[in-house]
Amino acid sequence: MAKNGQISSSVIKRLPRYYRFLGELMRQGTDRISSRELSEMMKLTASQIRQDLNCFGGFGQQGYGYRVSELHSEIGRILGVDRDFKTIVIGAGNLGRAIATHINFETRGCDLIGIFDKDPALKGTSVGKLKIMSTDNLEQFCRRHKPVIAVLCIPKSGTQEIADRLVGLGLRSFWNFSHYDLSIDHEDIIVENVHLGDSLLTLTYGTNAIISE
Amino acid sequence: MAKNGQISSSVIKRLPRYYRFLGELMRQGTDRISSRELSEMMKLTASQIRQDLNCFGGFGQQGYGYRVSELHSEIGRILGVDRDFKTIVIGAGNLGRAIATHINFETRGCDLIGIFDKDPALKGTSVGKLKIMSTDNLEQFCRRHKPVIAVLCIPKSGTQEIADRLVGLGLRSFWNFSHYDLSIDHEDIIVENVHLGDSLLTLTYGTNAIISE
DNA sequence: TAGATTGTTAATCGATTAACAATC
DNA sequence: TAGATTGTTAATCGATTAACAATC
Repeated sequence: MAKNGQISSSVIKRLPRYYRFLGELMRQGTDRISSRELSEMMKLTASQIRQDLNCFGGFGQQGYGYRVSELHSEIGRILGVDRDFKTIVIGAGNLGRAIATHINFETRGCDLIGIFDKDPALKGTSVGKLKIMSTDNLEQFCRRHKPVIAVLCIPKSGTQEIADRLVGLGLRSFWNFSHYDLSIDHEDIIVENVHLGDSLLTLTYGTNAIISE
Repeated sequence: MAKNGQISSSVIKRLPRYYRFLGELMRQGTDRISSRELSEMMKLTASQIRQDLNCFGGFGQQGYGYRVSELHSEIGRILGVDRDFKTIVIGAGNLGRAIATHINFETRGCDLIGIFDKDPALKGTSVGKLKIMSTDNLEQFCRRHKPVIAVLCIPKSGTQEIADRLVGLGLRSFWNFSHYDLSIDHEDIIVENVHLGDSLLTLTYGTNAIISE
């Protein structure tokens, strides 16, 4: 099947969550699961699960359900967890260091190979197994190691500039934590903006509502 | 106007972004803006902007547009940026410390009053102006200071338990960074899950697509 | 075979966009 | 007044849910 007629981003954003739940089921030793059972665990409709999965192919078996391990590895493959994309972090402040550590220990799909900061004072400081490098060395490093993903943990003001520079160096994907809406008008460049400030304001909005009542 | 007939979460999630852009316009000294101009800046439709804003009241003026500073402060008020909700961070690992620092310096709407970790070795270590406390002291601390928002930066396994404990202590809002889908079946409790791992997998999915081409 | 559950089409629902009358 | 732009209603689009025939 595998209809590649553009999967909607609503579907894609649900895939990692499927992947997590299926991983949990595997750890519990569950072999098979029906869309109904999974829908109860995940608080979705069974219909939605079947629709979502069928965007990528018929992973289930009528009358039986889905094989947990098979579905888990299929979704993993779709998400690229086995790809180990070479990744660099730009900005070694609190957040940059935390995210770098996080990528090293907790994620799949990425291989962290470098962390950079423009502050010369940080140069040589360790973050896990890596030593912080100066952003002056980006050109040299990227030509040599060809990273694909850049994680931006830098202030708003420098973001667009460094992103453009990185595009020039062959970087293709940006995980952007800066307080800036990065959008790159190149083809074949993708950006995932994470706005922690926005997320927190969403929470204070809701808090406002329940507290004022 | 102020129709409180439940604003959709699609609208609410756009508010912080409006707030950011309006703040930027203020800094640039712009007095008025039309929905069309703003739509070009933000890459939205003018129609959507007018619809969104009208959920909360008529902030504009026909034939003129919107007064930037007025709209900025109205949205800020709606989001609760002036509320200074007392906030605690649970978990003082890399991420917990980074988020704690972030809340202190970069956000409004929250006042960070405590950071906790269950590891006794961390007790007394400083994070900004705060000293890390033991989670054993949560009860005492919360009865005394009555925090409203809890930021969870702890492993998956302990999350539900500590969240339930915090609900018992009067906490009402949870900003959850743990690798766990927190959902609390109480009324008047709100949860904002931030799944960094999911966000990164969304990026590797896209990276997969552009790299394989 | 009968029962279960998928894959898939059709119906519904909600969100976005377009259109335009109201009005500054 | 004429021009501009909002507030708001109507039309469109996309995503979710329901239904059911296919099939294991």
